[in-house]
Amino acid sequence: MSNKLTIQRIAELADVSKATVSRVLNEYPHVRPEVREKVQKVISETGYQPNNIARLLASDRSSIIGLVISASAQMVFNDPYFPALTEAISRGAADNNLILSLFVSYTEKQGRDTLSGILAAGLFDGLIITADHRGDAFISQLQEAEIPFVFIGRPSEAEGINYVDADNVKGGYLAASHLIDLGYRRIGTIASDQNTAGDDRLAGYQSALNERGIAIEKRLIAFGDYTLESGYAAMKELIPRKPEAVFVASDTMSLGALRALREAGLRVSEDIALVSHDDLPPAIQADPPLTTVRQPIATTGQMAVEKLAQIIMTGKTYPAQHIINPVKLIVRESCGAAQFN
Amino acid sequence: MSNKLTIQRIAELADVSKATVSRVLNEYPHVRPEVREKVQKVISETGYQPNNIARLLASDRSSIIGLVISASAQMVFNDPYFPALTEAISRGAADNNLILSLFVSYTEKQGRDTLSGILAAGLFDGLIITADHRGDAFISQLQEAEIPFVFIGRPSEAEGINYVDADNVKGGYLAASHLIDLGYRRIGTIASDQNTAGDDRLAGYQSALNERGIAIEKRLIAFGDYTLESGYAAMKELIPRKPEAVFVASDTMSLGALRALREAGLRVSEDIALVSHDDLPPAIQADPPLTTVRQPIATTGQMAVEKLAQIIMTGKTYPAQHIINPVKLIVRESCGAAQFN
DNA sequence: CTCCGCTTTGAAACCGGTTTCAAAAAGTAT
DNA sequence: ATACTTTTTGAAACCGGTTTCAAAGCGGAG
Repeated sequence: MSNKLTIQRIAELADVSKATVSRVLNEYPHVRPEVREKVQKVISETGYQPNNIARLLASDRSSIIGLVISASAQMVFNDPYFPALTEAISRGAADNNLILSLFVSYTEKQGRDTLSGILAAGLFDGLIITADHRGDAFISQLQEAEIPFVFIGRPSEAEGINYVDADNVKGGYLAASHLIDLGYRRIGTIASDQNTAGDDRLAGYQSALNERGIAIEKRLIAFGDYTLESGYAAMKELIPRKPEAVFVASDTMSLGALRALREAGLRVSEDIALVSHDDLPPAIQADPPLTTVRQPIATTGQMAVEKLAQIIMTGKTYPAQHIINPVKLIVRESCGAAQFN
Repeated sequence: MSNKLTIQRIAELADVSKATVSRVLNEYPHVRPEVREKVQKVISETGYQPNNIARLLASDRSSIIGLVISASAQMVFNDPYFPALTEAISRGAADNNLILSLFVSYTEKQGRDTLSGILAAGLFDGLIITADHRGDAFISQLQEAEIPFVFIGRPSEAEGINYVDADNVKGGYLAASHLIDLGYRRIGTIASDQNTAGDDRLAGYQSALNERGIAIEKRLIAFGDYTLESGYAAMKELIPRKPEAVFVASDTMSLGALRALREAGLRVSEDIALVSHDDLPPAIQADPPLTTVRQPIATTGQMAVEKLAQIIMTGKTYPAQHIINPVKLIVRESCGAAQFN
């Protein structure tokens, strides 16, 4: 039954012109109700489905969007963040009747090539780009190509760019404030300078300490790259400096940090408190379960798709919108809150 | 710079016909070398890129393939297997100059709808389908649509179907044999009946026991669904039955199993041995690091794309090929091998 | 009954390529 | 030089839709 039903054939069967069938298909006005019905009947009886390719050649719209993930292989593999995000975007695309294409690149050069290919293909109605510091390099290329795009995560040059992000500053602030509230004063952090999310979380941490009159000790700030291993290394660096508590900027790094603490014979919660960030599955699966800042990844993905869809439909990129999703502290056991009960 | 360049324009600039430009673009024969060069010069000077949409309308080929993941949300979210696979396929697609589109569905109905949409769109040159028992329902639909497709994982009805899989029987066999070699006799397993991979791993486990004359005790076989929670529950069920060793059919379930053992106060390796399956990041990150059967996910993904590309190119679906990738036992600490040194 | 304006409709152009086919050019054998 | 192949080339058809535009149909006003 892979029969060649074309709009022409439908037109003949319904005894109207191609143009009229097209009008019915696209729910355009100026078709008499009875004619519309007649055509629709033929369509449903034959099970006709218009050929998308032809449709988009003629209409210059593909309903395909691309998701460009550019991050180190380490991150994409090991951090559940990207899978969760991808999944959310995939769902959002389906909800908006868009087809999602996926591009993963590991190096800046690879990313550039990928992007060139994408743009050259001229196949996509729009793009969603995940922002790390490398992603920024794409912006001018994207703007030149005049293709609608939305960033996930704030790019370092955010002027005039549409993006969706979590409230990372607030995240760092909530985490640190919580630790201060619990009575800790020597509070370290494992931050990251891989992207603006890391910068922001660190800034939030610092502002919380400032607000409460706690001096910021550079020696209590270590950096990782969102991998478990880097969390492990960073915590090893921190342990000799004897922090009472640590804010770790991602759950995956927390897993590494936990291991370092375990090896050092330190009991999490009793000997040292830990607050994490993200609230991905590992947070609850960890031992002890992590007190962590929940980041609404699903919402972020959905909103990115919706914003993109909106830009595509309206053609309006400006004014650029910055959508910041709220975060929330989830108290579990790693912060030692329990022992104060 | 938002290109107004068409093949027509290039033809004019090079002073030849559209047809000749098309021949040059597609590296077809029957163009004099000098003419070819002249056209190529114009192309590179202008930076012309052919419009893919038009190209594919005319040639009936899109270079887009779809990846259909149908699994419970639990699995897609929490098991690194799918991210790893997706990543590998994405890479394979890029290597083969194919664009990859991603579809995730959680229920059978959703999957059906998704697939109908995909097939109706008529946009895809081929599909890669991940097989769980639900995926099987798609097969007839796919065959009717006459679209090239390759399964990842053996579908229950594999007759005439192209698929790529890991040698799961061998995986179960290696794991159980290793435990037997170490001297254990009361060997349980946490299996899964979610897909044929689970069936096969269980079969391998059973054949190893049979081969060594060890009776199979039904009470030592528990089932999970590849989630951490199900691994936890299954191990809780097994503990009272006092197995000396357990083969857990996935790393994610092993994580749950480890937790159950920890809560029961049992030391892994000393009090009870554990061999896992997959060798995903959690295996090495677990405490203790897991002895596990390595499954070549990257290779599997790549081969699936290659097989699909080949079917698309040649148009030959038959004879159906069953590609079984080898697995390998990775000995770490959870199996207690260390204590025998 | 005629005129005017609005809605409905179909023919044809168009999107930007590929492919077919016949003519032109080049090559080869006689 | 002629006849016959083979290669190279361009004009035109085609892929299957959308969109434009002018003509046809219709209702209400004069």
